[in-house]
Amino acid sequence: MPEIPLERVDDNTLAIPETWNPEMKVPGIIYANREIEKSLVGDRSLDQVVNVAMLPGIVKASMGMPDIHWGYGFPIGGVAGFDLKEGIISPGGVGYDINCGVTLIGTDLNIEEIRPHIKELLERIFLKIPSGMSRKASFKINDHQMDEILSTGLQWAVSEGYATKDDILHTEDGGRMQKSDPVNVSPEARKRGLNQLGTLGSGNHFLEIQAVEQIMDMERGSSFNLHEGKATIMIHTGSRGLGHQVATDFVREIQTGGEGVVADVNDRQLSSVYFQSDMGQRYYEAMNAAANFAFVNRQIIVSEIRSVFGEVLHIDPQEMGMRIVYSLAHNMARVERHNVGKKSMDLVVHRKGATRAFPGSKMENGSIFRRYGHPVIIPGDMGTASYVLAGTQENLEKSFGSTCHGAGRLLSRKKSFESFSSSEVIEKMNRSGIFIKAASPGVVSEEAPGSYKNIDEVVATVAGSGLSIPVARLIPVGVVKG
DNA sequence: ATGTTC
Repeated sequence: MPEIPLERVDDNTLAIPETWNPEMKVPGIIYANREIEKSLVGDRSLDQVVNVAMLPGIVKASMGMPDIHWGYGFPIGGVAGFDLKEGIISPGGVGYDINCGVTLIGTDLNIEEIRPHIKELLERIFLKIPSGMSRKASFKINDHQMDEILSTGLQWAVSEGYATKDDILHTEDGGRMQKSDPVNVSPEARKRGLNQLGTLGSGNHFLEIQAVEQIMDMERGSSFNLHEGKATIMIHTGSRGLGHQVATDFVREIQTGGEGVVADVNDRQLSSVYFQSDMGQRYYEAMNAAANFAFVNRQIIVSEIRSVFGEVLHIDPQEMGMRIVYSLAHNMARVERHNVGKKSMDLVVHRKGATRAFPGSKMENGSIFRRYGHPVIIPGDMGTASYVLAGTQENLEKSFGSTCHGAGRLLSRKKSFESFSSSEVIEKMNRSGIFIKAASPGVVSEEAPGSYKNIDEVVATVAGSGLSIPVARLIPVGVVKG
């Protein structure tokens, strides 16, 4: 099998020509500078970019962001838009962790005020916010509450006192996907979610206390309420067992076949279903319901963080200036209108391990982000840095207003586990002034900074290609890992 | 990512 050709288009862009395979309906475009390109040669995620380019209704290109790596069916770090009328929706194009995403909380606290309390903060957070596989929440919701959460997302959180109106304004889609229907979420999926609200999960999920190390764009930085030397808190988690079960249910149903199912795809894991079919709509409504659950999950953690910081630092939470900078999803399929060539089209845009990064022009009237677009939160590895970016006009034309979602794995979990000793990783982090509280030594090895691509190169690529504008670099000070 | 192999 000959190697997939990667043609360099410019310093930050590679292309897999449509002519490479007669079944490709569009080319593959991968955003990568020469440094990132080294991690791509021979990588299986390139085959996945090609496979996605063959799916019905795909327009423009099958795209990969610089943090691309192999995933279930679609690559992680992938973006693909399908014609609303003639195209598909695919659980593999969203990911098993529906609405996996990030919330960044800004504060008025100087990082130096926090440092003396960092260990106590991590201990308290670890106690109050369950983390790790199968850890249960301290409270359990009932079936009626579950219906409300799945239908209304953060609206439920506001009515219960877990969120403010300001939180909703700073959350993507207002923390509520409208086209959601709990009826399409299986009893099994609901059951798994009943005691998981306010839990972090495991793997790459984390909670970090960070310092704003550098502001690269002063205007955008201050409009996002980010200032050098201040503390931020970043939360990375998703829809937990509930979303996982929704994905499992629909992957299974689609693979069983039936009306609307796309047959003859190159990879069984690419199983997809026409968006307009009954099954396609049921998945869409269940996915949105799981997304609402994830918005609430992250919000409950925000609410816990407010109280933990107040208790440990003995400061009234009101006086810490704790406000959500932005909360967003990086595993979602959404209906959006975009230009494709000279046409304006309604698309089902799949972003799997990719972040929506709309510029001000794409924010609806009345949005508080009309000037610069919304903050784009990019978590890096736990020993290096995370970023806040902003969208551009150019990315609307290039990538449906999308950018990367993180550093992207370089080594598999297994390989990392075998390569890094947890005690060495922890020592090295401590020497750089980063404290860590982890549910297990295993997760420390698997998440070792050396397992990831260089976040600075990933961001340099999305900046250089015009997909986003770097606004702030955040460095970790305290890390909680599930 | 995940009651980490239905």
